Order: sequence, then structure tokens, then C-alpha cells
Amino acid sequence: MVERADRLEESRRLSGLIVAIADQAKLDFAEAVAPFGLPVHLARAILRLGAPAPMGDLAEHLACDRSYITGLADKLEERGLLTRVPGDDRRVKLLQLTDEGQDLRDLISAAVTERSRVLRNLDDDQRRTLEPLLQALLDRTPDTDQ
Amino acid sequence: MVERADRLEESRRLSGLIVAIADQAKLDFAEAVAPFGLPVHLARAILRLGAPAPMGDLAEHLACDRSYITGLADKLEERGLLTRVPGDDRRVKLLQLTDEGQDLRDLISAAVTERSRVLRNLDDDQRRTLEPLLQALLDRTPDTDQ
DNA sequence: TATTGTTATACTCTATAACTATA
DNA sequence: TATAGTTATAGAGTATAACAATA
Repeated sequence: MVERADRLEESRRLSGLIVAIADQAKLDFAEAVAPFGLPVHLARAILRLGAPAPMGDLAEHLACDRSYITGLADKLEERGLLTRVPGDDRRVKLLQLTDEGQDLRDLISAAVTERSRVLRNLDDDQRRTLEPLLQALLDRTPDTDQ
Repeated sequence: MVERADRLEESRRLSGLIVAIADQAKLDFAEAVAPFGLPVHLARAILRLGAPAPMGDLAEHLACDRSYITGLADKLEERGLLTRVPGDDRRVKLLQLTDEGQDLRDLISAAVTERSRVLRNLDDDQRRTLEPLLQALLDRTPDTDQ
């Protein structure tokens, strides 16, 4: 049996750890990507564009407004990393990486993977143990309403 | 034995889960705190002020510039939630919650705890299993340099 | 000379609203 | 009429730099 106060303290510790790990993950990502001269959002966009995608999809994935994507796409286009190609629905523009963009995407992907703490700090067993716990944490709470 | 490609995919999944959980934790926090009419940063500041603390300490804890703390302290002072009291070193000002501030802090603390996913979604065993895994994730990588 | 907190200002990020062209 | 993307603009959030008081 765990005492109430201990459980509270443990829970705060765990919450703090999770936030700290996520913050660290963002720093790791920014650091992995910096050598390529790319701000985080541009790098995330490139990673997302393994296949050509409508600008609206990217907005949804990056959790931002479509108008913001226009700016990102402009910057990536200026750098010659992607082009806008028309979709079947002619209102839609697909963002498609150029060859240079694809090459850069591969490099970024490798750099990010290389720094992955999940890969570097945990063994196979630990990863297998961790996943269901994280999944449980993410699940919508069963609303005990107690 | 786990295949390389599987391990990569699993690792991406886990990284994604961690970031998603942290994002969700921030949303949970904001939601828990909203009924008190407090922006997230003000609430975090109050939670930090269980004991009077120099403004610089708060800046460090919130990971922002000292000049930003001046603004936060102003707002909290306007609301009657804290006062600035001189420290031993007379350059220093300590932020000290008023009685009203302490009461509010207790309420916020309870509201945040009540929503804690760590408490609501995991049992004692799961929490005990989770902690060392998170700790390992956070640890500075042993720099394999491979 | 270095440090704490303050002030004024500037910058970055991102959203909102109005617009064009399609549907 | 509704939707995808664009444009111009505005706002929130936060930092920078110069400053006053103290060390």
C-alpha cells in the first residue's frame, strides 16, 4: 500500500519528468537540425513531406493556421527544397520536395534518429515496457467524476 | 531479436507519444487553471511560490528573462496575490504570496492534481515501472560516438 | 566592476480577416 | 455557398539594452 502523500509526490515527479523529457526532445531536435540551417518548423515540414501533400494537411499536422503554411512554403521554395504542384482539385496545391529537398530530408531524418534518446538510452525490453504505459497516459481518462 | 526497421518505427512512435503526452499535459494544466482566470504563466509562478523567492529564481525556474518576471509580478501584485518584500541582499526582492495568494495556490494545486493523468490513468505498479524508464530517457546520453 | 530588478522598445511567432480562384 | 490558399495586418509573448540601486 502506498501512502497518499507519497503517491502525490511521486505523481508530481513523474509529471515533471515527462515535461522535461519532451522539452529535451525539442532541444535535441533543434540541435540535430541546426547544422542544416533550418528552423524547427521548416525541418518538421520537410520531414512530413515524404510524399507530396496539400498545404492544408500540413497545417493540420503542424497544428497551425493555413496562412502560416504559406510562409513556410515560400521559404522552402526560395531555398529550392520544394515546389507547389497543382492537385486534382484545382484549388489545392501540393507541396512536393525537389530532389534536393528529398536528399536533405534523408539527412535530417538520419540526424534526428541518431540523437533519439529512445534509441540511445533504452534497450529493446525497456522500450517494449514503456509503450503501453505511455499509451495509457495518453488515453482519455475514464472520467471517474468522483 | 528486433529488426532494425522495427526498432526505428517503434522509436518514432515512442517519441511521438512522449511529445503528445507533454502537449496534453500542458493543455490539462491550462484547463485546470482557466476557471481561476489565470494565464498559465501566472499560475506556474504562484505554484512555485510555496515559499517567498527572489525574482531571479523564478526567472530561472520559468526559463525566461528577469525582465519578463517584472511583468508577471506586477500582474500578480495588482490582483493582490503577492507582495514584493526586500531580501537580505537589498538588491533582491522576494515575491511573497499574500494570504489570498496562498489560498488560491492551494486551490490551483488541488485542481491540477485532480486532473493528473499520472494519477488517473496509472496504478501504483505502473507508476513504479515508469519512473526509472523516464529517468533513463532524461539522462545525458553516454555519448557512444559510434 | 558585477548583479538585481526595472523600463522602454523591438522582435518573433502566429492568428485573423478579407480576398481570389475554384468547387 | 463553401473551401484552398494568399495577403496584409494585428496581437501575444518574450527578449534586448540601457538604467538605477546595491554589492
